[in-house]
Amino acid sequence: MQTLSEENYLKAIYNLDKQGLKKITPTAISEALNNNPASVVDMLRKLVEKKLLQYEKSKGVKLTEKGRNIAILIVRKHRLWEVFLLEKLGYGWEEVHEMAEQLEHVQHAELADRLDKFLGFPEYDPHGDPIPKANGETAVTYKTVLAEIPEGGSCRVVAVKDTSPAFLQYLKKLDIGIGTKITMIEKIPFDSSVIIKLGKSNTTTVSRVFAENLVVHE
Amino acid sequence: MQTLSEENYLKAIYNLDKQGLKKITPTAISEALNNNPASVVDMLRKLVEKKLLQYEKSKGVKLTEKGRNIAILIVRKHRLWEVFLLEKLGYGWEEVHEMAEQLEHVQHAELADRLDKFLGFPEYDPHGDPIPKANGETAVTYKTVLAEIPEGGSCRVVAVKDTSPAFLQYLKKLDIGIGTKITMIEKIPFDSSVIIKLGKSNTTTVSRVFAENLVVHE
DNA sequence: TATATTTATTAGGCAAGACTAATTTTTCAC
DNA sequence: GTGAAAAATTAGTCTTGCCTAATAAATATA
Repeated sequence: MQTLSEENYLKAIYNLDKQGLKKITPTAISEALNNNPASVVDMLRKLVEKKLLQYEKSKGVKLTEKGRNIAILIVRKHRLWEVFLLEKLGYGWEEVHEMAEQLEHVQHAELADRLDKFLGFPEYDPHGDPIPKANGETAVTYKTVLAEIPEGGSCRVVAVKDTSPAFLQYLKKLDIGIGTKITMIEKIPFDSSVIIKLGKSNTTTVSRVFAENLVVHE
Repeated sequence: MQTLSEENYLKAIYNLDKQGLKKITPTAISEALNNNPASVVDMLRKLVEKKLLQYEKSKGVKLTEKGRNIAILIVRKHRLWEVFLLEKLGYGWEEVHEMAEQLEHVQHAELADRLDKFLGFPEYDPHGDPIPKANGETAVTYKTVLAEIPEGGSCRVVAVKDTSPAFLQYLKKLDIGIGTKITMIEKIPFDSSVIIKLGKSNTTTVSRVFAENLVVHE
């Protein structure tokens, strides 16, 4: 069992690793957690003792199998709760993150799996980040944006980049939500506007700015 | 804002008060929280400073308006989360409590109200305890048991007392769940068995033990 | 290579929240 | 009303997780 603080360290280290940082240093961790490097050194010692990570000054920090599994579970819970808050409780994109930071620490053996099932096994969270599966596998991060879909290609909305009310309202008006299928009909060279088809309904034209703020997949 | 520990004290004090304890003492609180009276005295000092409660040795502990509101919100969240875990995630009666102990501390202004709405404004939690409303009103605790319903009377299942798999399985077999309407047809004097009607379907006979373990309302 | 700068680590402290071991107050029984 | 028991309080510690300041080590730069 880990404390809340330990869990936050493991998650931060996991995320730094996922971000492709080749060497994870105390300073990098302290920046991620917004605390003091001296505190990080303390905690690293503790986590090494608990066999949740390894630390060599030359190689930086590496999570052990055990440490990584815990981190993955936290990330899994975080993203599942985000989906829950957005889809079931109707929260907005920006509000879900801080609540998920709290919910991710709720402990119970089956919690993640039951939540996953209840939500219909979603693949991405509302920010377009992939939700790790029960076995720990994490899908490739698709951060493809509508603007990148070739003419004739189709995709599904997985998230938005811009979360301003203006954009979200516009999406609502166009009846675009998470999961909406979009087919790229034509790209206008002049201003990079794109003509798209939503599901089986009519085609619409949206601007380049719009097309770059819609995260899609497939 | 309160710490997790402060919230647990407020909740414990609120519950002791609801249980009808006329004078709430440090010892009573320490028993409820399973900790040391000395720790309680420390914390009471802190909570008095924060104006969340008053403490006079002669009168015991009293929550202030502010303290009570916080306590009620925690209880509200606790019971709503219990309903969520049971109804949406399919957890069993006994499993939900400890998870709700964690979930009740998740903070966000609208959380309780959104959850309440999502769950359809339930009145009772799976243990038959009333869920405080958004305005802080708490329904009367109905702990009426099926056996107490007079002949001809009808009621709805709000909870079970016995949570053994055997009982729960039997309930399933009879197709009785939370919300099931039951009409009392007849009480057999010989062994206190009761003949009941479930919704609009046939009548069934259940034992006295059964009838004393089903918490109902109305 | 020697120096300057950045990074890591150690040492010493602090606040929260708990504990144990006195000590003081209250309460109860006689 | 007095002594015994129970309850409340105080004093002093401990652990966790953080902090600052000082020192040591590594890296970068002239």
